[in-house]
Amino acid sequence: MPDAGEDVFRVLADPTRRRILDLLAEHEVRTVSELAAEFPDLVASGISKHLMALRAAGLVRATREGRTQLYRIDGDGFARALGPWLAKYEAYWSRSLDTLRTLAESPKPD
Amino acid sequence: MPDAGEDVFRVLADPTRRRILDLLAEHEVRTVSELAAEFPDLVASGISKHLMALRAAGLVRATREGRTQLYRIDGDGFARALGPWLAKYEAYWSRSLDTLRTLAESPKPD
DNA sequence: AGTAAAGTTTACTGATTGGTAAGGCGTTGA
DNA sequence: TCAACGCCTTACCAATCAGTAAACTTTACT
Repeated sequence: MPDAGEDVFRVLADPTRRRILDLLAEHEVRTVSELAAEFPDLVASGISKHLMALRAAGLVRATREGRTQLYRIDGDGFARALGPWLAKYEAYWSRSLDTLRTLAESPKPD
Repeated sequence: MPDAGEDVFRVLADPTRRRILDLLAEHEVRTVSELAAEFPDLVASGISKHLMALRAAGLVRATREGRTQLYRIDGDGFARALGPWLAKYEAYWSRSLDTLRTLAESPKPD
């Protein structure tokens, strides 16, 4: 049974894609070049493919601005893609989410 | 070190593993045979490998009961593995989590 | 026009990995 | 002790996938 769009978890499985999401969460809006600059070991087309995957999963959306694409996190798509699954397992992670948010700095981030 | 998890998202990327989690969320405790019975197209050792992956990610834990292994969801491990990431993106999915829980099963037009 | 910049698409390749089959290990019961 | 059971491990194969390079598209600049 297909959930919303692509397989979100498969898309999230890649560290580079998660890092892209991190950058978008930090900066709200980034161009492809700006994102690509954060990955010196990767070639631009690779980033593009990752962005396509994130877009297909509904996690980000892009708007043209001249010849640049402005990427940002798609809040609605994010919730649509992850919400049902998160709701199903809410009992398992919500009970310690508060605790985790407080000590979110001490363990090494993802 | 008792690592706080393999790459959780990579583990969650597989539909079979997510289905196993679903079954454990439903039944609380299941043996390997019971789980394997839900996957007629898969061979038992395949299920075992999936369970190992879920265990390495900290999402499930197993206890021996005679010669059978009783698997269940590891609530703490679940929260440890997903909590930080969820906290980081809470703003994006929490705002519509309530709405989504109500229409969690409604079809999604493309 | 001509050219460069910003991204995307395509074709290809090496590394992961999900799957199977076979064998191993510990446990139960005859 | 021996055999069957329940599960895990290993070795291997086919499919997937992340990465690259090169060609292509669209917009901007001169």
